[in-house]
Amino acid sequence: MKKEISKILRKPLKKIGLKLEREEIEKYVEIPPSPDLGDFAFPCFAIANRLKENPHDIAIRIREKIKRVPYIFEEISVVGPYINFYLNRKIIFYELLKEILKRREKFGKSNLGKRKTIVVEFSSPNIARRFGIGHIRSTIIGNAIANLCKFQGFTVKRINYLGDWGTQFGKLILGYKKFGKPEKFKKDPISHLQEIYVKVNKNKKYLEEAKKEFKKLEEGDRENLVLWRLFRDVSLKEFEKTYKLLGIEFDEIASESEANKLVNKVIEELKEKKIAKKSKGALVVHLKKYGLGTAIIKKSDDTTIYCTRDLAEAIRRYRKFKFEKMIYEVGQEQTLHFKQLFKILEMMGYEWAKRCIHISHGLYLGKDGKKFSTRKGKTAHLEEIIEECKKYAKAEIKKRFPNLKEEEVERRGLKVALAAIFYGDLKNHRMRNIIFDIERFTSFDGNTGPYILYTYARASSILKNTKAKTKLEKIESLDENEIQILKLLEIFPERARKAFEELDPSIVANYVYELCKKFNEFYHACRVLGSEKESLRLAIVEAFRQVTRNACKILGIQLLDEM
RNA sequence: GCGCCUGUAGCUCAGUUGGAUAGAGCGCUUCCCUCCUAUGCAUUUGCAGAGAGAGGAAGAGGCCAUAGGUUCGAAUCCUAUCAGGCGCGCCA
Repeated sequence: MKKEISKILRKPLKKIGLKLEREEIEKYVEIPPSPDLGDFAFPCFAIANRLKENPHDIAIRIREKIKRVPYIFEEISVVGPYINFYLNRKIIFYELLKEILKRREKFGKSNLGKRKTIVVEFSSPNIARRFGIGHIRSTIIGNAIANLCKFQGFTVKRINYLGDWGTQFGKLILGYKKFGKPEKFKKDPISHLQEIYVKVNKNKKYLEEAKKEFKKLEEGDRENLVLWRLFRDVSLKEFEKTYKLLGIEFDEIASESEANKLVNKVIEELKEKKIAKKSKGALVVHLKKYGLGTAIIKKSDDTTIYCTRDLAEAIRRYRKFKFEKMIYEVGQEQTLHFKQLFKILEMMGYEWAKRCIHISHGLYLGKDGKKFSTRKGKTAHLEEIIEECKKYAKAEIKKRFPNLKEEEVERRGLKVALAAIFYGDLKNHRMRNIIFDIERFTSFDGNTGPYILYTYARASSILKNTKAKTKLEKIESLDENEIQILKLLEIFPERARKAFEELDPSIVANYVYELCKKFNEFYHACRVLGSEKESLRLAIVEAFRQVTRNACKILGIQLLDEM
């Protein structure tokens, strides 16, 4: 629509002595704060500056120069310094509904990224640990970001980069040798490993020993390798279950251990290009002149470190995917690490280093506003969180459907719980710290996941209660509530695009909420079935469901036809 | 100490990239509704509908952390200060 406006304005602007590109005109176009000021507005402040003239007079002069008002607009008028555009809604919205119902799940998509690849690394848990609260955010946000890219037509490669190498495995191996109990391990391997890990961390004197175990592992010690592989295998099995539960898939499972096989070449290259230097027994890259401190490539005991592995892995990925962009969705505590990583790649002469982006996020905080503690071994784990959300959700469902079969309560409860968690996270801008309040997340009213599911189910139940097929006819009249929801439906593609540009899923999340709110107002005010305007309203309900589905698919939220 | 991120209603968060009167939700007060659920009558479509649940509307609630600046115009940009989070050489 903004395109149409720029088309209309271009000539009149030229006539009053200002040549502007269409894109620039579009940039100025905005949506007025109140509907009686029109659907779109062009403010004349900016150009008033250039023309050195009063913005109101300019607005009037431009309006006079617009000879023919195209049929999609009902009126174009001047209010103060603004030129306000009023849409011919009957025509516009008829076309809109037609488009949504025709394009279905494609509505809102673009082909911006045709034949271009974006690599998204996210989730990246550490093996031998339970899926902790820290990795949930990366998983949820990363998944949504990958979906945003896909929605714009990019080929997306989702990579889960496992933390399965490094000193911590020296700790685990040491701990297992010291305190490991095979029976306990067999019963619940991950919990046992977790227990061991905590024990080793408690005592500082174990650190040196653990480093030795890691060195042995890296040198190929049989016993240590066997243990490591065992830990890795049990972890992977656990993770698979988790991702299945969450409904999240990857194109590639990469890992630090695999990357580690490629590090020697990278180290050689760094030495050859005189980027890495010896310092205090370690091999480092000095980055102080860029304000990035020092990056360690190899420790003084000659073992590798994550920075080296990440360098090797990045190079491997570029060779394989020739990506347009690579996005790392990793917590903000690693910001410096990624800055170093990209800088070193740049110093090595890889021009694509500029196309690597680190997207970070804040932390989950407890209800008291303090960080969830991980050191004490009291981390909140994903399964526990899901279980607890499910408890709330199931109680709500049972209250409403006392006769529902237990397994159906279970199925719906899980979906509601997941929606609560996903939405509770994604509605916030990713950089914010989030207070993880399960009660708030699972509430059926307010800005929550369950509210979205509920509204969708409500819309679905209207369609369920009728045999009438939605068939669209020319629009005779429009009520305020209909206009409001249609206006929102119209801007979905725009919002999706913006969310992609800013790599910010919260834009989509808040959009869905707004849409659901408008739908509930519509539902309340406009009877659908049996009304004179049944066909139009059914089409609106159908279009609402479609757009909600499209948006929720981006967010990774699964909907329910019945709550 | 230095660097990055954040600061908007009591609480949780939006704010169209510098524009018209700063918006939602929770909680509080006052109303309204039924094409979701439960119920009764009839029993293929229907009719009624208490309490409850869910939904909607209105009201109250603000020195946009503080102080300066930039300009026609600032929650938005710049500077300083304050508060919180994260990081700053052998963890990832």
